[in-house]
Amino acid sequence: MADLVYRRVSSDLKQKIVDNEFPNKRLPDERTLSETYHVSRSSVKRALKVLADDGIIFKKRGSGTFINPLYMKNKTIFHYEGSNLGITDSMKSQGKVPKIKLLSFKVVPASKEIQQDLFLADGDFVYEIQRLRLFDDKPFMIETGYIPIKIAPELTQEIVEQSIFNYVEDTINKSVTRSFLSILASPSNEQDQELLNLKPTEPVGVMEGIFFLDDGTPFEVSNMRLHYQYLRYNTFVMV
Amino acid sequence: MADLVYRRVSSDLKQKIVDNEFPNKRLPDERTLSETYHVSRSSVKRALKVLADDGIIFKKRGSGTFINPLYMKNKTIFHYEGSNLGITDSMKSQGKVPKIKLLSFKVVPASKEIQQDLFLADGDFVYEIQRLRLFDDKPFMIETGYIPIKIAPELTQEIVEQSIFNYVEDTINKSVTRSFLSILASPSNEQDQELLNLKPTEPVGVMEGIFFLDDGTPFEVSNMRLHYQYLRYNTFVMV
DNA sequence: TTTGCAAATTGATACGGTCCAATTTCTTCA
DNA sequence: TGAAGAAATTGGACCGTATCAATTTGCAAA
Repeated sequence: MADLVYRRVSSDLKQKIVDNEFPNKRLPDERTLSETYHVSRSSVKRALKVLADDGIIFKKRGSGTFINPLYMKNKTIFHYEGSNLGITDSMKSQGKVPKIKLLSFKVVPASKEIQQDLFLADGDFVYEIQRLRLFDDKPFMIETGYIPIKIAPELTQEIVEQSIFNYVEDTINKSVTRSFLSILASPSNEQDQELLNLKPTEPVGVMEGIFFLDDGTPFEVSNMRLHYQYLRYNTFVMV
Repeated sequence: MADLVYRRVSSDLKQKIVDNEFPNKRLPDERTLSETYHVSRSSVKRALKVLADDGIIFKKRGSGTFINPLYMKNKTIFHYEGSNLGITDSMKSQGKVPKIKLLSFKVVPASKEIQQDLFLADGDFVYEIQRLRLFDDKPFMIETGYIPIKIAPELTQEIVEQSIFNYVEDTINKSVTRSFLSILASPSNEQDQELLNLKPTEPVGVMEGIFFLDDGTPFEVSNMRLHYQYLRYNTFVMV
């Protein structure tokens, strides 16, 4: 990680920011940073861009580079989940116990819509995997996923009862690094109410997503219906 | 816009991609592009990074640069709203008629929570602005916003009945370029049901956000409750 | 003291080069 | 024919430089 110059600089600067070594909320100018770190100014720019993209700093041409006051005020919100792809890992990191209950697992022909999403042809088959996810024994999400059989021909019930992403990374040696997500709210249906312990007036949050391997291959299309109290999608938006 | 070299290259490449001038889903290598466009390789890299960040292409070291198959398949979903900050403008661009009905407009002391969000001190005052937004005469959103009076001391009822962001950009000459958003689902309350024409079983989508001026000053904290059929938040996530 | 312009500061854009690492393609040899 | 290794291809990282544009600062004139 830190064997890259610009990463070394950006993580060091981030640490200094956290340690409040710039009390006037202003970073040294790029040319000075270039000298003190003994790196080129291009690398400094690249390092600063990382921090700027994270919303930690912002730059004003002609004026200087400044620390986003909110970052110091409330660092916790900057740990946003916008970049968590897998569910299993993001829960484990919070010290919770994730469980999966397999609701159904079968192979079906890909529908027209799934063909388009997963870049498949007529007659291609996909796994249809419906799982209930729990979290300290409380059910919070019904997940229906479709995966082309030709990408993961070896998928078994045992694998599907655990993390599919981890299986792909460990076994096929490809990783899931991108996804396209849609987030919306929806009234709960009977299945939601039964499996997620919801009253009829209580809704679900829906996340629809297509997940890609790092080589760009669409890997899975997934529909996730979450207990409304367990979905909070945080994101930092810049124009 | 196009007077910047890297922007010229990236928008030209994007056009060529849309026009299907790379039928094998592969772009020329960086060195070749550098020659054909008569620009440096650094500029080509920068142009390609723009497209890669947009999810249009992806690069494989040692192999080449390729077009995301999904981009061609379904270009519409790539018009994601993830980067639209203001409501007024993003609706206008869709040819809809946006309207605002002012529900209440007053000055109140900032609560502890708002003090923290907006970086205020004890005793500071904020505007509390509650508005109903309509869209071709159909109400779709109840918005409650808090703005420090010291940032916009001249705010009047007339302004608040239109776009606040546009007022700020035109008058104070600062622009709102960043926001931190949380998106979640919630059962509808009585006010929601009445104003948005919802049944008790129908939920709202909630967007909570803090908006910042381009100098990093927190400008507004806003709570938006949307008719569930009108909230769909699309986003492209990379690790 | 205030106003207005010149100079210094500072980030943005762009160029071109070197070396490296992952991947593919070609060649050689068993 | 097929496997191993060499060579070419291709994107990644980094450096140093030149020029430009937005902003701030300082100084001089009113």
